[in-house]
Amino acid sequence: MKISTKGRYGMTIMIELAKNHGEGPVSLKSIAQTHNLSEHYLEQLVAPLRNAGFVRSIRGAYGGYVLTNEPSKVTAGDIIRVLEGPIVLVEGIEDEAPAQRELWVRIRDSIKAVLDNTTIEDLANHREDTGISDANMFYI
Amino acid sequence: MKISTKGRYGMTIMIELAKNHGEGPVSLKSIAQTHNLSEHYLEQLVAPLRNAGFVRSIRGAYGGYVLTNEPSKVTAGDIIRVLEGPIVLVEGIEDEAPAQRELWVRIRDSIKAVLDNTTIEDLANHREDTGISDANMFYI
DNA sequence: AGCATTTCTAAGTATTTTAATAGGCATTAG
DNA sequence: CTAATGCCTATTAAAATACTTAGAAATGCT
Repeated sequence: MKISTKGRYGMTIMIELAKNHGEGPVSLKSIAQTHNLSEHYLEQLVAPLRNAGFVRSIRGAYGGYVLTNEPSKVTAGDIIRVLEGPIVLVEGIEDEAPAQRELWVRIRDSIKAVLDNTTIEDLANHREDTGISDANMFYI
Repeated sequence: MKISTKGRYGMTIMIELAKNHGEGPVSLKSIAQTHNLSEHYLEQLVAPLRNAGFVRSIRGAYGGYVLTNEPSKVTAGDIIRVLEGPIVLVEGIEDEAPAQRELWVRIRDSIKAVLDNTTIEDLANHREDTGISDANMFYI
């Protein structure tokens, strides 16, 4: 159970755009360089975001991407759903025993709550934290 | 972002054992038949559960598996972690920008809370629900 | 003792997903 | 005109998933 690079790099793009909101377009090249990612790969990820209307592109030299909407109006869920597809925690959940279904529903609801209540403005404004040092802290 | 059949079928096994707790061993064959799954595949999934000490096996005719501990002492997290591996929501999270890390941490915490607060006793005792008909309800 | 039942172990395989890479066309600022 | 950028399509290597196949080992029942 993982979030793939699609969702992750997509979030990276959107947070960068949120940070530069109102200050002109940001190129994928600059984002790729800052985060040490493949520009070509980011192109593929930004396409669904554009098709979904979350970003607008400005072509040509000194072009790039800008957010269509205010960062406070865009949730992490909007982005993750577009990039990871409509998230099915469990394939064929309707065939499962009600006992088990209960668990998936609980997990689904908790993830949903986080995704829909976290905006990219929240994330873009996030201050440096104290630095979590324990590697195990990243495991569920 | 999905829970694979490993975690799902593993939960199926454990809930069945919880339902039959104190009433002798349950064979994988019976579980496979009840839930229309491959017995051979279940064998592979039950091995890690045995190695982790969550179930005890009784070999030979009329054998099967029994829970090692009380169903109220076994959480969904115990099972999912053994079968899906220690869950890393995001690979290399420590390399990510703090802004983004914040999101993964929030999601991780919410999933963790559900997994660690749901026991297989809870699930085994779950009563038939009213039946959710909307297929979209299963998407996050 | 012998047989059916069941666990245990290892190997193989088709399919899908992931995470890119490659190559090139289209558009636009300076 | 040219460099910088977005846009589009195809290909691919590696890994994960979801099994299947084959058979050995243990045990209860008759």
